[in-house]
Amino acid sequence: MTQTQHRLQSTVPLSAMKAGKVAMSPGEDGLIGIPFPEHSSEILFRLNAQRRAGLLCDLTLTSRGARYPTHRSVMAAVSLYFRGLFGAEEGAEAGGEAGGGGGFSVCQLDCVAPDALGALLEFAYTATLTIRSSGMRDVLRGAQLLGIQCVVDACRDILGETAGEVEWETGEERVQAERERRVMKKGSRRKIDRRRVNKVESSHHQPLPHRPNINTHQHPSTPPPHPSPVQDGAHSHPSTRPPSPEQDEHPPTTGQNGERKQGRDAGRGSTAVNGGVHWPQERLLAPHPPVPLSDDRLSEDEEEMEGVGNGGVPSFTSAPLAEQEVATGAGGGGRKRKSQTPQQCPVCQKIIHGAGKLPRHMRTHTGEKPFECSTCGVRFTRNDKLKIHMRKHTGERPYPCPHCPARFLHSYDLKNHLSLHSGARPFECPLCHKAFAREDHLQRHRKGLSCLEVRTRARPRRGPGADHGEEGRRVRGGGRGYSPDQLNPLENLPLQPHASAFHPRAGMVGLGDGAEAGAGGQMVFQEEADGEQAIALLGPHRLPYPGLLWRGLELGVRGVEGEEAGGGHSPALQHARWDKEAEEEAEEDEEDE
DNA sequence: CTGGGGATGGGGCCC
DNA sequence: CGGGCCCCATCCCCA
Repeated sequence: MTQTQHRLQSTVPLSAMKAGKVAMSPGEDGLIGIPFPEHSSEILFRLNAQRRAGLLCDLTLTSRGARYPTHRSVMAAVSLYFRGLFGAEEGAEAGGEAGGGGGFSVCQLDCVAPDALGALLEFAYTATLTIRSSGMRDVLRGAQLLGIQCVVDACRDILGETAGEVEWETGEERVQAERERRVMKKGSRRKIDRRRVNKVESSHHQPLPHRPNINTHQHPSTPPPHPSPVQDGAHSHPSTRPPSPEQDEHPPTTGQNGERKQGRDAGRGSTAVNGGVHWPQERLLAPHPPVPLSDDRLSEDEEEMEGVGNGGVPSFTSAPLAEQEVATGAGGGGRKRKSQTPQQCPVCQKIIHGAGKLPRHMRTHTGEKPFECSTCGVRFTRNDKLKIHMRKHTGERPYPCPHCPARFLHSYDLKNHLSLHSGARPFECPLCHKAFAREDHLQRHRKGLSCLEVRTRARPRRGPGADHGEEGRRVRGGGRGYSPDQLNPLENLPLQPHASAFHPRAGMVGLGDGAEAGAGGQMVFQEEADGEQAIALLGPHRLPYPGLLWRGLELGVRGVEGEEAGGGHSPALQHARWDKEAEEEAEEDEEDE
């Protein structure tokens, strides 16, 4: 979706973007939401940077000597405890001097182990909870005290505890080890994920698109002689009062991973650096960055980890989606396999089909390129791409043209090449009727300016239901494409050139997709004069921009909803796809109207 | 502007 | 169930 968004951004005027709306249609109907998936993460990232630099910190948390400067607003956003403490929640009263007021304050939280507190803080700012197995309990406890439900849930899941069976008596190394082992089981993970999926889907929080420094670096803990005495709300808050500040001080936790969505649902669905809660296993034992972007050599295992942890994603969404489809028998008859593994990307929300494909997809967000060419050093995100790349070095060109000596690296290159031999140009511009051998060239043609000139030559169109090349016709065809049945020129064109001009249906009625002019086919391109008039009415919209915009929006919609697997690939299917898009747009427009 | 090659990302099938 | 492999769609770049 990032791609889609980029496209969208690039096609939508900045002013419109800023205004939060795009001139899709004349009135306010054109309001659309333009997502900025990375916004939330960027904000969080910067807040974290400020925290690390001690900038704008108006709250310092202390725990047994360790000090953690932070921001009230962030803490209030992530913790029920602080929310109530600072009076940031309705009905809640500001507690003590730490209250919503203003000023810098210190909150002593000796009841939360320093490392756990650090991990929770890290979580608050990075949406990633990184902890050692041995520190799980401390974190769980801290999360409970501070009212960070998503972390509580996650820790419980990992520890295999239910809400009621939290054991505060630690020391049961054996038991814990056993639990930790259990945690490693897929089942356990899946269980967690399953719950999260729904959250993810329900809450449209944008997970972190990039990896915000999830290092496990220890927080600046400068042990002051005496922890800032602060009789703040921390201790006055009844509900979150610590059971016993005596928690053993495991050196365990080092925070990190988890993603955050708001409140309760927050962390859950989000989990991830890119979305997922990191449930590292062995990795937890090592206090180094869990999934550094720079970690080039990603072993398969690591990759797996990434998928599960970093993305945690995989399981998150996969379960639910899969269950849905499987349960309902939906998912389409012959594609059981496919229905088993749809997973939602925590970053772009896109549904990724195919077993084990999410980790691969996640690398498109992280930029990781684990596969390096041993010959030239070029790196790739996928090993199959590396494999193809290697053909360059080996000289292998496995796809020979049967008609000429040409050989190709890619099967699709051969395919394209073959069309040259055959002379086939199955992709025809619905507007100017120029034919192309390649679909992408037609698309480029359609999107570009190359087809700008209005074809003054009246062309009989084919059958009525067929309508392709929406924007082409819409834009330049302008009025020519209007059909009296579909649009009332008097009402739509003059008064709302926008809507009519770019209405997906506008100008498409009666346009065929290759079908010959059939009975009932309408002459869309009317008289020159009429055409001119219509175009004049369209005014500025004759420019290519609207067409681009529409395309961008279309892409955007598709991107959001997820690409339809196996969309039409043949020219016919492509046309059908355009038709479908146009119809959908038309429906939407109708609804708006 | 078009043709062509290459790169990238997603989905399906098979192991 | 995940990974490998393949195919496809799309985009970018260059001539």
